[in-house]
Amino acid sequence: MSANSRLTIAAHALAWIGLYQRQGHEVATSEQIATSANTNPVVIRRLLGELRRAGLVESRRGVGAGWSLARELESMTLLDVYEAVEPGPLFAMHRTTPDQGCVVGYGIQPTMQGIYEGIEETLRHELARVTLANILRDVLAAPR
Amino acid sequence: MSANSRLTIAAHALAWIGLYQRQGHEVATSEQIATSANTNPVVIRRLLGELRRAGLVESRRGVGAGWSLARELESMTLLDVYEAVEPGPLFAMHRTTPDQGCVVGYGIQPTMQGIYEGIEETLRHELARVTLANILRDVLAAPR
DNA sequence: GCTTGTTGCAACCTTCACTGTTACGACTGT
DNA sequence: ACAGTCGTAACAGTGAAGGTTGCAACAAGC
Repeated sequence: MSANSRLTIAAHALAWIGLYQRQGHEVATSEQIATSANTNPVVIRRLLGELRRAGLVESRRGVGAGWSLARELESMTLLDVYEAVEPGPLFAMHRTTPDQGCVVGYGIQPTMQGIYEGIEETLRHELARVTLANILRDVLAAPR
Repeated sequence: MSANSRLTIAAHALAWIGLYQRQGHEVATSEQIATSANTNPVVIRRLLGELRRAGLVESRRGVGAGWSLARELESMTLLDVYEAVEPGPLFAMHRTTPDQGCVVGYGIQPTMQGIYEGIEETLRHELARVTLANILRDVLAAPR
């Protein structure tokens, strides 16, 4: 499983914006977030763009522009973020259709499909249990 | 999440070998399995090689060579297969270390690490509930 | 209206994992 | 000795993701 870090970076960005706003600032720039996450501002803008489409953040343009939360961190779960940035299923089927003349080739896809759906449902349930406010709290509680 | 099909193909191969053995055959060849899965025999041999390292199958060489189950399908779970063919974690951290001078950059990795570990534990629990015998039964029960 | 700082987005490169393919040596039953 | 199959290396193709550059669009302040 080629693990990707999109969910991690998205959570990082949201926690950063949330903390920055708690400190009294209106908006955060992709430049600031990119510095904290040690990556490129464009990568952050691409990710935040997906979060904006999902209604989690808003952006302003022009001078003094930047990003702000569209909802409270308390009402945002990891599942919201996951759905915003991870489109595909966790496990894939065969890349080419298996031999439909073979009993196993014929029945394997519906069987695995059913199993995978159950597992993804459990995964979503787990993700929904964690709010971004939980994450920010734990981040701030990290021992120095 | 770039979904991959390794788990699906591995389950397919095991179900195929299991059924073939139930029909009275000693060993199955990578060629036969590859035909059913509509892929290349080398791909199957590579995957089964990983399953052999995990103690799930055995292979014989020479004339009349091929693959056989090392354990009953009833005692094999999807978790066994998952661990054999999927080495890495489900979610990754940042590719480069975040800014340790930033509160969020400092605390985000241990925080996410903890969350991900809990989620993976749940995933493993779900995978362990499904045996390969369950899968073969469902495959054979697929309506024509 | 001009300047300035920031987003929005396209284009392209690099990296990486996986799949697919070819080739060939190693092994073993007949 | 032969033939069939595994074991494995080597390499190309594919696709996703991250990184980078460049520039148009936009809006606040002067």
